[in-house]
Amino acid sequence: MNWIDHESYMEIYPPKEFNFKECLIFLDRSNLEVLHQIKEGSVYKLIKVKESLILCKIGFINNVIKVEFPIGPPSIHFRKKAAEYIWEWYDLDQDLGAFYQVANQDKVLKNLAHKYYGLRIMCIPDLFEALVWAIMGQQINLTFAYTLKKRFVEQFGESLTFEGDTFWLFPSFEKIALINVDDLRKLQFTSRKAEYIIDIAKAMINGELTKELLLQKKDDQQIQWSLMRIRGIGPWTADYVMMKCLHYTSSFPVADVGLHNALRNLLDLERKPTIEEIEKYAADWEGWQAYATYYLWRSLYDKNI
DNA sequence: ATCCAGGAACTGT
DNA sequence: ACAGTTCATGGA
Repeated sequence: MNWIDHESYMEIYPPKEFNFKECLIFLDRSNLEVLHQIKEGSVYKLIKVKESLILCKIGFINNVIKVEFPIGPPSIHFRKKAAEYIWEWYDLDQDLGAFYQVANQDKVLKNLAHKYYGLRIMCIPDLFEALVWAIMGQQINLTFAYTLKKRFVEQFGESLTFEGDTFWLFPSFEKIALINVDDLRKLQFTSRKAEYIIDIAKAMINGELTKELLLQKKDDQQIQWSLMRIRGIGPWTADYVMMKCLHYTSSFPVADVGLHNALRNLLDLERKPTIEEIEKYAADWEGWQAYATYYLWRSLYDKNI
């Protein structure tokens, strides 16, 4: 992490290939999003370190990420944790130059890489949040997924209100481990998704399932296998979590409907491509399938193509 | 109305 | 192993 602490604010120095505005477009894709707010080019994000709530205002000036603390700066230890969170959130450890080398040789990715240069995967550093969000979104449209997330967060999450705006934290697994299926059925979760989510919360309470344990596995196959042993997690969810939480750039949610639609639009296909066809397009994406997928998702937000 | 949605488990063969 | 069915509801 490359940063400088100034006590009342922080500066984070991103790698060369970074476009804050492009990341904002992704963050701003749903007006039902409750885990951050965007105002005048800055992102407001509430995070929790130990028992402290830290409100961050994240802006971008002169190619530097500037982080301010509207409710006052926390101590240096917590500031560093906040900086680390933001570094991970924006996926700033990745060498996108390597991705662009791959993309520039590829028919499908070449234009996207140019058009969205500097876009990074907006990650979900918290494992529980990543898993729950993925499970919530299975087999429903994205708008409804956001509706479910909003209900879930506003029912079970902590919040902080500052100058009339309320900022929310994703619910903790400690809290969700104690609720029951009916609590989630009331929010229109299916019984199965409710079971999956509560079971995962319990597994995390027990310490059987942690981000650290997953990252200790010897390779990505082992991680994927560990995830897929959990009820409610299939190939798509495992890949999604590896991409958005564990920073595996080679993870590839190949069954993703958004990916299919993006390819159909981009290549002007009559129908959605089959898995086999997608694997042909992806033959040269080795190592960067997650970024390829993400850039294709991004293309779905340009209606005018 | 009708089809499909950022899938996965379950059931039957 | 593999295909078909069910979950459950909202969006377009």
